[in-house]
Amino acid sequence: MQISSQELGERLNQNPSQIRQDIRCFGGFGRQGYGYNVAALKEHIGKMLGLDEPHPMIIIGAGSIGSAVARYPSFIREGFATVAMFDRDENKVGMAIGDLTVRHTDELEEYLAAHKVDIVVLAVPAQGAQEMLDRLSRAGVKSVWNFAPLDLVHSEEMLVINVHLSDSLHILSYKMSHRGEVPQ
Amino acid sequence: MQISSQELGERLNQNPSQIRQDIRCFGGFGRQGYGYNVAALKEHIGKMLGLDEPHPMIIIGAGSIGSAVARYPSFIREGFATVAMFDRDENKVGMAIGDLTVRHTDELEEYLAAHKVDIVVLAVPAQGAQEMLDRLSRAGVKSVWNFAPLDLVHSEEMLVINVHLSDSLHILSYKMSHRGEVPQ
DNA sequence: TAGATTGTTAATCGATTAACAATC
DNA sequence: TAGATTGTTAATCGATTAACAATC
Repeated sequence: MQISSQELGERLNQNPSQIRQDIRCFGGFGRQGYGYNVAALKEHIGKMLGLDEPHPMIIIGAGSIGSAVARYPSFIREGFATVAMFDRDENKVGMAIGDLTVRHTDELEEYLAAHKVDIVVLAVPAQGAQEMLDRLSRAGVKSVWNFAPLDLVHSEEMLVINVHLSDSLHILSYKMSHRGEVPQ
Repeated sequence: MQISSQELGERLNQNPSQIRQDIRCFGGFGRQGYGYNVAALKEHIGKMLGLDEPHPMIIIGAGSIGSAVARYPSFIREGFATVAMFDRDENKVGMAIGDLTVRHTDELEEYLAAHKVDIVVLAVPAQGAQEMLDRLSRAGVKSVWNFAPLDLVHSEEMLVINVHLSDSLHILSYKMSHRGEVPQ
Protein backbone atom coordinates (compact mmCIF):
# COMPACT_ATOMS: atom_id res chain seq x y z
CA MET A 1 0.00 0.00 0.00
CA GLN A 2 1.64 3.21 -1.16
CA ILE A 3 0.72 6.88 -1.50
CA SER A 4 2.21 9.70 -3.54
CA SER A 5 3.00 13.19 -2.31
CA GLN A 6 0.39 14.29 -4.86
CA GLU A 7 -2.42 12.34 -3.24
CA LEU A 8 -1.23 13.04 0.29
CA GLY A 9 -1.27 16.72 -0.59
CA GLU A 10 -4.81 16.55 -1.90
CA ARG A 11 -6.04 14.84 1.24
CA LEU A 12 -4.26 17.24 3.58
CA ASN A 13 -4.82 20.38 1.50
CA GLN A 14 -1.11 20.84 1.05
CA ASN A 15 1.15 21.39 -1.88
CA PRO A 16 2.88 18.11 -2.93
CA SER A 17 6.24 19.89 -2.72
CA GLN A 18 5.46 20.82 0.86
CA ILE A 19 4.66 17.21 1.67
CA ARG A 20 7.95 16.00 0.20
CA GLN A 21 9.95 18.65 2.03
CA ASP A 22 8.27 17.78 5.31
CA ILE A 23 8.74 14.03 4.99
CA ARG A 24 12.34 14.53 4.01
CA CYS A 25 12.93 16.28 7.35
CA PHE A 26 12.59 13.06 9.23
CA GLY A 27 14.67 11.07 6.77
CA GLY A 28 13.42 10.44 3.24
CA PHE A 29 12.28 6.90 2.64
CA GLY A 30 10.07 7.30 -0.39
CA ARG A 31 10.83 5.58 -3.68
CA GLN A 32 10.95 7.37 -6.99
CA GLY A 33 8.19 6.42 -9.37
CA TYR A 34 6.33 4.72 -6.53
CA GLY A 35 5.64 7.01 -3.59
CA TYR A 36 5.67 6.32 0.12
CA ASN A 37 4.85 3.08 1.83
CA VAL A 38 1.89 3.95 4.05
CA ALA A 39 2.76 1.62 6.89
CA ALA A 40 6.40 2.76 6.97
CA LEU A 41 5.32 6.41 6.81
CA LYS A 42 2.94 5.95 9.68
CA GLU A 43 5.58 4.20 11.75
CA HIS A 44 8.19 6.88 11.08
CA ILE A 45 5.83 9.72 11.93
CA GLY A 46 4.70 7.89 15.05
CA LYS A 47 8.31 7.44 16.16
CA MET A 48 9.06 11.06 15.39
CA LEU A 49 6.19 12.16 17.62
CA GLY A 50 7.14 9.69 20.33
CA LEU A 51 3.96 7.67 19.82
CA ASP A 52 5.88 4.41 19.63
CA GLU A 53 6.10 4.16 23.39
CA PRO A 54 3.53 4.77 26.12
CA HIS A 55 3.49 8.09 28.00
CA PRO A 56 1.83 7.74 31.37
CA MET A 57 0.05 10.95 32.39
CA ILE A 58 -1.40 12.18 35.64
CA ILE A 59 -4.05 14.87 35.82
CA ILE A 60 -4.15 17.51 38.51
CA GLY A 61 -7.64 18.90 38.94
CA ALA A 62 -10.65 16.63 38.74
CA GLY A 63 -12.99 19.30 37.43
CA SER A 64 -14.68 19.22 34.06
CA ILE A 65 -11.49 19.85 32.07
CA GLY A 66 -9.55 17.19 33.94
CA SER A 67 -12.35 14.70 33.42
CA ALA A 68 -12.61 15.55 29.73
CA VAL A 69 -8.90 14.87 29.20
CA ALA A 70 -9.05 11.64 31.20
CA ARG A 71 -11.87 10.37 29.03
CA TYR A 72 -10.63 11.55 25.63
CA PRO A 73 -10.53 8.23 23.78
CA SER A 74 -7.84 8.97 21.18
CA PHE A 75 -5.22 9.83 23.82
CA ILE A 76 -5.50 6.39 25.32
CA ARG A 77 -5.23 4.79 21.87
CA GLU A 78 -2.03 6.71 21.21
CA GLY A 79 -0.35 5.66 24.44
CA PHE A 80 -1.16 8.72 26.54
CA ALA A 81 -2.88 6.85 29.31
CA THR A 82 -3.96 8.68 32.44
CA VAL A 83 -2.68 6.68 35.40
CA ALA A 84 -3.83 8.89 38.26
CA MET A 85 -5.90 11.99 39.03
CA PHE A 86 -5.47 14.42 41.90
CA ASP A 87 -7.55 17.17 43.43
CA ARG A 88 -7.18 19.26 46.55
CA ASP A 89 -10.90 19.33 47.18
CA GLU A 90 -11.77 16.70 49.82
CA ASN A 91 -15.20 16.32 48.23
CA LYS A 92 -13.68 15.14 44.98
CA VAL A 93 -11.13 12.82 46.55
CA GLY A 94 -12.39 9.24 46.26
CA MET A 95 -14.63 10.07 43.30
CA ALA A 96 -14.45 7.66 40.37
CA ILE A 97 -13.63 9.11 36.95
CA GLY A 98 -13.56 6.39 34.34
CA ASP A 99 -11.67 3.61 36.09
CA LEU A 100 -9.59 5.98 38.22
CA THR A 101 -10.19 7.16 41.75
CA VAL A 102 -9.34 10.77 42.52
CA ARG A 103 -6.47 11.12 45.00
CA HIS A 104 -5.66 14.03 47.27
CA THR A 105 -2.91 16.37 46.09
CA ASP A 106 -1.15 15.72 49.41
CA GLU A 107 -0.12 12.37 47.92
CA LEU A 108 1.31 13.96 44.80
CA GLU A 109 5.04 13.93 45.61
CA GLU A 110 4.81 10.43 47.01
CA TYR A 111 3.09 9.23 43.84
CA LEU A 112 5.60 10.91 41.55
CA ALA A 113 8.50 9.35 43.45
CA ALA A 114 7.04 5.87 43.12
CA HIS A 115 5.75 5.92 39.53
CA LYS A 116 7.00 6.81 36.08
CA VAL A 117 5.01 9.82 34.95
CA ASP A 118 5.91 11.39 31.59
CA ILE A 119 3.36 14.19 31.46
CA VAL A 120 1.46 16.13 34.08
CA VAL A 121 -1.82 17.63 32.92
CA LEU A 122 -2.54 20.81 34.82
CA ALA A 123 -6.29 21.35 34.91
CA VAL A 124 -6.68 23.58 37.94
CA PRO A 125 -8.19 27.09 38.17
CA ALA A 126 -5.94 29.99 37.17
CA GLN A 127 -5.34 31.11 40.75
CA GLY A 128 -3.54 28.01 41.95
CA ALA A 129 -1.81 27.12 38.70
CA GLN A 130 1.55 28.87 39.09
CA GLU A 131 1.98 27.61 42.63
CA MET A 132 1.23 24.06 41.52
CA LEU A 133 3.68 24.36 38.63
CA ASP A 134 6.45 25.40 41.03
CA ARG A 135 5.58 22.44 43.19
CA LEU A 136 5.74 20.09 40.21
CA SER A 137 9.06 21.60 39.25
CA ARG A 138 10.48 20.86 42.70
CA ALA A 139 9.18 17.30 42.40
CA GLY A 140 11.24 16.89 39.21
CA VAL A 141 8.41 16.98 36.67
CA LYS A 142 9.75 17.79 33.21
CA SER A 143 6.66 18.04 30.96
CA VAL A 144 3.42 19.84 31.67
CA TRP A 145 0.31 20.23 29.56
CA ASN A 146 -1.33 23.33 30.95
CA PHE A 147 -5.05 24.03 30.61
CA ALA A 148 -5.13 26.85 33.15
CA PRO A 149 -5.93 30.01 31.20
CA LEU A 150 -2.63 31.79 31.76
CA ASP A 151 0.97 31.46 30.61
CA LEU A 152 3.08 29.97 33.36
CA VAL A 153 6.59 31.00 34.35
CA HIS A 154 8.94 28.04 34.32
CA SER A 155 12.61 27.13 34.14
CA GLU A 156 14.40 26.14 30.95
CA GLU A 157 14.42 22.50 31.99
CA MET A 158 10.67 22.30 32.08
CA LEU A 159 8.59 21.87 28.96
CA VAL A 160 5.22 23.56 29.31
CA ILE A 161 2.62 23.56 26.55
CA ASN A 162 -0.27 25.94 27.15
CA VAL A 163 -3.71 25.20 25.79
CA HIS A 164 -5.77 28.34 25.61
CA LEU A 165 -9.22 27.51 24.35
CA SER A 166 -10.13 31.15 24.17
CA ASP A 167 -7.58 31.71 21.38
CA SER A 168 -9.56 29.46 19.13
CA LEU A 169 -12.84 31.03 20.23
CA HIS A 170 -11.42 34.48 19.44
CA ILE A 171 -10.48 33.32 15.96
CA LEU A 172 -14.03 32.11 15.45
CA SER A 173 -15.42 35.37 16.77
CA TYR A 174 -13.09 37.42 14.58
CA LYS A 175 -13.98 35.49 11.45
CA MET A 176 -17.68 35.77 12.30
CA SER A 177 -17.49 39.54 12.54
CA HIS A 178 -15.47 39.91 9.36
CA ARG A 179 -17.21 37.36 7.22
CA GLY A 180 -18.16 38.56 3.77
CA GLU A 181 -15.43 41.16 3.72
CA VAL A 182 -13.02 41.02 0.83
CA PRO A 183 -10.05 38.92 1.96
CA GLN A 184 -6.77 40.81 2.41
CA MET B 1 -2.17 55.11 30.96
CA GLN B 2 -0.05 54.39 27.91
CA ILE B 3 2.28 51.69 26.64
CA SER B 4 4.97 51.68 23.97
CA SER B 5 5.46 49.07 21.28
CA GLN B 6 8.79 48.44 22.99
CA GLU B 7 7.23 47.45 26.30
CA LEU B 8 4.32 45.62 24.70
CA GLY B 9 6.88 43.62 22.72
CA GLU B 10 8.82 42.71 25.83
CA ARG B 11 5.70 41.51 27.57
CA LEU B 12 4.45 39.49 24.61
CA ASN B 13 7.86 38.27 23.49
CA GLN B 14 7.50 40.05 20.19
CA ASN B 15 9.62 42.45 18.20
CA PRO B 16 8.42 46.06 18.67
CA SER B 17 8.25 46.42 14.89
CA GLN B 18 5.93 43.45 14.77
CA ILE B 19 3.71 45.01 17.39
CA ARG B 20 3.46 48.26 15.45
CA GLN B 21 2.73 46.47 12.19
CA ASP B 22 0.01 44.42 13.85
CA ILE B 23 -1.69 47.32 15.58
CA ARG B 24 -1.56 49.32 12.37
CA CYS B 25 -3.64 46.58 10.69
CA PHE B 26 -6.68 47.56 12.64
CA GLY B 27 -6.13 51.27 12.18
CA GLY B 28 -3.22 53.03 13.81
CA PHE B 29 -4.17 55.14 16.78
CA GLY B 30 -0.89 55.46 18.57
CA ARG B 31 0.79 58.79 19.15
CA GLN B 32 4.39 59.51 18.26
CA GLY B 33 6.61 60.09 21.25
CA TYR B 34 3.93 58.71 23.54
CA GLY B 35 2.80 55.22 22.63
CA TYR B 36 -0.63 53.64 22.73
CA ASN B 37 -3.45 54.44 25.09
CA VAL B 38 -4.07 51.15 26.89
CA ALA B 39 -7.81 51.58 27.27
CA ALA B 40 -8.26 52.57 23.61
CA LEU B 41 -6.06 49.70 22.49
CA LYS B 42 -8.06 47.24 24.51
CA GLU B 43 -11.31 48.57 23.15
CA HIS B 44 -10.10 48.46 19.55
CA ILE B 45 -8.81 44.91 19.86
CA GLY B 46 -12.03 43.86 21.58
CA LYS B 47 -14.10 45.34 18.76
CA MET B 48 -11.88 43.72 16.17
CA LEU B 49 -12.43 40.33 17.78
CA GLY B 50 -16.14 40.94 18.16
CA LEU B 51 -15.93 41.01 21.95
CA ASP B 52 -17.88 44.24 22.17
CA GLU B 53 -21.19 42.44 21.84
CA PRO B 54 -22.48 39.24 23.42
CA HIS B 55 -22.38 35.98 21.47
CA PRO B 56 -24.94 33.52 22.79
CA MET B 57 -23.74 29.93 22.42
CA ILE B 58 -25.44 26.59 22.69
CA ILE B 59 -23.58 23.38 23.36
CA ILE B 60 -24.48 20.06 21.78
CA GLY B 61 -23.26 17.17 23.87
CA ALA B 62 -23.44 17.30 27.65
CA GLY B 63 -20.42 15.06 28.20
CA SER B 64 -17.25 16.15 29.91
CA ILE B 65 -16.09 18.41 27.08
CA GLY B 66 -19.46 20.11 26.79
CA SER B 67 -19.55 20.68 30.54
CA ALA B 68 -16.02 22.03 30.56
CA VAL B 69 -16.86 24.62 27.91
CA ALA B 70 -20.08 25.59 29.66
CA ARG B 71 -18.15 26.24 32.87
CA TYR B 72 -15.09 27.95 31.45
CA PRO B 73 -15.23 31.24 33.34
CA SER B 74 -13.40 33.51 30.90
CA PHE B 75 -15.82 32.78 28.05
CA ILE B 76 -18.70 34.11 30.07
CA ARG B 77 -16.70 37.22 31.00
CA GLU B 78 -16.03 37.87 27.33
CA GLY B 79 -19.65 37.65 26.28
CA PHE B 80 -19.69 34.05 25.09
CA ALA B 81 -22.47 32.91 27.35
CA THR B 82 -23.88 29.43 26.99
CA VAL B 83 -27.65 29.76 26.82
CA ALA B 84 -28.62 26.12 26.31
CA MET B 85 -27.20 22.59 26.26
CA PHE B 86 -28.48 19.60 24.33
CA ASP B 87 -27.85 15.87 24.40
CA ARG B 88 -29.50 12.95 22.69
CA ASP B 89 -29.03 10.70 25.72
CA GLU B 90 -32.31 10.56 27.67
CA ASN B 91 -30.29 10.00 30.85
CA LYS B 92 -28.57 13.33 30.50
CA VAL B 93 -31.69 15.29 29.56
CA GLY B 94 -32.90 17.21 32.59
CA MET B 95 -29.47 17.18 34.23
CA ALA B 96 -28.27 20.50 35.65
CA ILE B 97 -24.94 21.82 34.43
CA GLY B 98 -24.13 25.11 36.08
CA ASP B 99 -27.45 26.94 35.90
CA LEU B 100 -28.56 25.23 32.71
CA THR B 101 -30.76 22.19 32.29
CA VAL B 102 -29.82 19.76 29.51
CA ARG B 103 -32.43 19.58 26.75
CA HIS B 104 -33.09 16.80 24.30
CA THR B 105 -31.64 17.26 20.81
CA ASP B 106 -35.16 16.74 19.45
CA GLU B 107 -35.86 20.29 20.59
CA LEU B 108 -32.85 21.68 18.75
CA GLU B 109 -34.49 23.10 15.62
CA GLU B 110 -37.32 24.54 17.64
CA TYR B 111 -34.88 26.25 19.98
CA LEU B 112 -32.78 27.64 17.14
CA ALA B 113 -35.86 29.07 15.46
CA ALA B 114 -36.93 30.85 18.62
CA HIS B 115 -33.61 32.17 19.94
CA LYS B 116 -30.65 34.12 18.68
CA VAL B 117 -27.69 31.74 18.72
CA ASP B 118 -24.36 32.99 17.38
CA ILE B 119 -22.20 29.92 17.94
CA VAL B 120 -22.93 26.24 18.24
CA VAL B 121 -20.38 24.25 20.22
CA LEU B 122 -20.19 20.72 18.90
CA ALA B 123 -19.04 18.43 21.71
CA VAL B 124 -20.34 15.08 20.57
CA PRO B 125 -18.41 11.85 19.86
CA ALA B 126 -16.71 11.58 16.46
CA GLN B 127 -19.27 9.16 15.06
CA GLY B 128 -22.29 11.46 15.19
CA ALA B 129 -20.48 14.71 14.51
CA GLN B 130 -20.78 15.01 10.72
CA GLU B 131 -24.44 14.09 10.80
CA MET B 132 -25.08 16.72 13.47
CA LEU B 133 -23.18 19.34 11.50
CA ASP B 134 -25.36 18.69 8.44
CA ARG B 135 -28.41 19.02 10.64
CA LEU B 136 -27.14 22.32 12.04
CA SER B 137 -26.43 23.51 8.52
CA ARG B 138 -30.02 22.78 7.49
CA ALA B 139 -31.20 24.69 10.55
CA GLY B 140 -29.31 27.74 9.32
CA VAL B 141 -26.43 27.70 11.80
CA LYS B 142 -23.49 29.73 10.53
CA SER B 143 -20.72 29.28 13.10
CA VAL B 144 -19.60 26.06 14.75
CA TRP B 145 -16.85 25.42 17.27
CA ASN B 146 -16.05 21.77 16.80
CA PHE B 147 -14.47 19.64 19.52
CA ALA B 148 -15.16 16.31 17.84
CA PRO B 149 -11.77 14.88 16.89
CA LEU B 150 -12.18 15.02 13.12
CA ASP B 151 -12.32 17.65 10.40
CA LEU B 152 -15.88 18.18 9.28
CA VAL B 153 -17.09 18.70 5.73
CA HIS B 154 -19.13 21.86 5.41
CA SER B 155 -20.37 24.40 2.88
CA GLU B 156 -18.68 27.72 2.20
CA GLU B 157 -21.34 29.58 4.13
CA MET B 158 -20.56 27.79 7.34
CA LEU B 159 -17.66 28.79 9.53
CA VAL B 160 -16.25 25.80 11.37
CA ILE B 161 -13.29 26.00 13.73
CA ASN B 162 -11.86 22.66 14.75
CA VAL B 163 -10.22 22.18 18.14
CA HIS B 164 -7.98 19.16 18.11
CA LEU B 165 -6.47 18.70 21.54
CA SER B 166 -4.28 15.90 20.29
CA ASP B 167 -2.35 18.34 18.07
CA SER B 168 -1.10 20.12 21.14
CA LEU B 169 -0.37 16.82 22.91
CA HIS B 170 1.63 15.66 19.88
CA ILE B 171 3.70 18.84 20.01
CA LEU B 172 4.43 18.17 23.67
CA SER B 173 5.32 14.57 22.93
CA TYR B 174 7.55 15.56 20.00
CA LYS B 175 9.41 18.14 22.05
CA MET B 176 9.80 15.67 24.91
CA SER B 177 11.44 13.10 22.65
CA HIS B 178 13.74 15.61 21.01
CA ARG B 179 14.67 17.64 24.02
CA GLY B 180 18.36 18.32 24.39
CA GLU B 181 19.01 17.98 20.68
CA VAL B 182 20.72 20.90 19.03
CA PRO B 183 17.97 23.10 17.58
CA GLN B 184 17.76 23.12 13.77
C1' DT C 1 12.57 72.87 21.58
C1' DA C 2 14.48 68.14 22.34
C1' DG C 3 13.36 63.45 23.10
C1' DA C 4 10.58 59.74 22.28
C1' DT C 5 7.96 56.84 19.62
C1' DT C 6 4.84 56.14 16.04
C1' DG C 7 3.54 54.93 11.00
C1' DT C 8 5.50 53.24 7.08
C1' DT C 9 8.82 51.88 3.71
C1' DA C 10 12.80 49.06 2.73
C1' DA C 11 15.75 45.02 3.81
C1' DT C 12 16.09 40.58 5.50
C1' DC C 13 14.82 36.23 6.50
C1' DG C 14 12.41 31.97 6.28
C1' DA C 15 8.85 29.22 4.43
C1' DT C 16 6.36 27.71 0.44
C1' DT C 17 6.23 26.39 -4.23
C1' DA C 18 8.25 25.16 -8.69
C1' DA C 19 11.42 22.72 -11.35
C1' DC C 20 14.07 18.98 -12.66
C1' DA C 21 17.74 15.47 -12.53
C1' DA C 22 18.02 11.03 -10.30
C1' DT C 23 16.12 6.65 -10.14
C1' DC C 24 12.77 3.14 -8.94
C1' DT D 1 12.63 0.51 -21.39
C1' DA D 2 9.15 4.24 -20.41
C1' DG D 3 6.50 6.41 -16.93
C1' DA D 4 6.09 7.99 -12.52
C1' DT D 5 7.54 10.15 -8.58
C1' DT D 6 10.99 11.08 -5.36
C1' DG D 7 14.88 14.06 -3.27
C1' DT D 8 16.77 18.34 -3.71
C1' DT D 9 18.01 22.76 -5.50
C1' DA D 10 16.35 27.15 -7.13
C1' DA D 11 12.69 30.71 -7.42
C1' DT D 12 8.99 32.89 -5.35
C1' DC D 13 6.35 34.63 -1.96
C1' DG D 14 5.08 36.42 2.42
C1' DA D 15 6.20 37.55 7.01
C1' DT D 16 9.44 39.53 10.19
C1' DT D 17 12.69 42.94 11.34
C1' DA D 18 15.26 47.23 10.65
C1' DA D 19 15.43 51.90 9.58
C1' DC D 20 13.97 56.42 9.57
C1' DA D 21 11.19 60.54 8.46
C1' DA D 22 7.09 62.43 10.54
C1' DT D 23 5.30 64.29 14.55
C1' DC D 24 3.45 64.31 19.20
